[in-house]
Amino acid sequence: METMSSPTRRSPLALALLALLIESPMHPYRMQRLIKQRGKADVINVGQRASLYKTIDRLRRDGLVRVRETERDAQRPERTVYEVTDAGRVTARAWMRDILSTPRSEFPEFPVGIAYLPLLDPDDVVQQLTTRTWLLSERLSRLEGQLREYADVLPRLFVLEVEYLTEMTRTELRWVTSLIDDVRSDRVHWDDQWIASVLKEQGQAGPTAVADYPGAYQTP
Amino acid sequence: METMSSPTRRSPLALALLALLIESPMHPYRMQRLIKQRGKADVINVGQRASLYKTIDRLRRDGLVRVRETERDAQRPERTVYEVTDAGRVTARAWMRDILSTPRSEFPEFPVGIAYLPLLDPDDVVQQLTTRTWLLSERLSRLEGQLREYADVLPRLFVLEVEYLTEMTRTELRWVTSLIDDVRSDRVHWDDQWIASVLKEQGQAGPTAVADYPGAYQTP
DNA sequence: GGGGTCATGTAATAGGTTACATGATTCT
DNA sequence: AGAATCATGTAACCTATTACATGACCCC
Repeated sequence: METMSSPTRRSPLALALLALLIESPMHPYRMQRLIKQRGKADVINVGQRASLYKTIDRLRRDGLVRVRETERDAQRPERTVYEVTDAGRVTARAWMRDILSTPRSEFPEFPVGIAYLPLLDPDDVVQQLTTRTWLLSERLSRLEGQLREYADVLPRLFVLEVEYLTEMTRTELRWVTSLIDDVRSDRVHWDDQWIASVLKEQGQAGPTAVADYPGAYQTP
Repeated sequence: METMSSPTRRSPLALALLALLIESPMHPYRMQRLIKQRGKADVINVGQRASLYKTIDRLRRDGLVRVRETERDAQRPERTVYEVTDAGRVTARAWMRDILSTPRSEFPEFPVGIAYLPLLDPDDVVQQLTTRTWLLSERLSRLEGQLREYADVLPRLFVLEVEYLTEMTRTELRWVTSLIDDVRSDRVHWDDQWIASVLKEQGQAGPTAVADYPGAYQTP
């Protein structure tokens, strides 16, 4: 059994790499390709290879994987084949349990944008959100396409995360669409004057008073 | 106008801080409190203050905010009051436009967990996901509570991000529940033997062959 | 009057991203 | 033959997280 030093910090990529190595030993570049080929690149940050090497090195440092051999395949750059250790197997499964069981806040950007809408004029907001609906629709078609494409070839088990993304994207699209509608029709509205008036109410503030709340802004 | 050096990398926190300073000059600790008081802490990573100071310093370095004064309020530790610059206002609005208009992949952990389910036995998966449904339900109640609580006090505009989170959480809960059901009833299933057999099909692999796809794993 | 927590921040360390590098192979 | 892309990785820089500090006030 290897030195299992400090509990390795986990990340989507780290888990994916362990999972691949549990399947079979391989070299980093191959992991990258497999992730892409299998359509998991939507879900795993494997774009910049630097992270890939960084992450593997971390895993190695902490004894979750180890070098198996170093190949020199003719003209190709030298490449290092890794394999998972026992500690690695244990850790991967522990991570899985925690990830599946415990939702954590991961602070994506969009909700923050929503929280500070008044930084822009309503018209501007409508415009930007409309663009978003296009892009969301595109993504949705792509995901649905993937699902259809694989439906015949693969057990559903291997496409579950695409299903999940599809559902979530659909919900976001619906919500954004309805927000656009609300802003357009003035059911949600704001302007400089109104914001100024909200700001003036500062003074009689209790803990839940509008004053200490609203995130009121000067629209420049 | 200030030196607007390299385009500052943005983050939820950075945007929030700019937004607060646009509202009025203040010192870092106050920003933290305001974010919490206003219930935006679900959406903005303001837990460890180190990030807060780091982020402000970055903004200052890039000329988006500047020091206004340094107060020494009796016994309290010294504190620095910041204010936004013109460049900061412009940047905040540019960020907003981009955030609202362009969905990006941000690689949360859960989908990765879903992608590698076979690392655990089906029973185990059901157990973990069931725990998740409890926690999601709790979160949902909390969010709905927040919405009800503020409904009388605040314009809807100031609670939109809570609405959004509510919808997304609801969808996730629904999806997870249905997945649990599918695994329980064996509509989605796997075991060591089946996985081994999938692994053996390697060989006749085309680009879409099961072999080069499935993410097949050895369950230890 | 001792234990929390409010108030305010710094230092040290781990992690992630961007930019650079290089030879072979395949496409037009 | 030049352009793109595959294949493989390193170095430098930026960011984020964890741990440490410290004095006043407030509650029981």
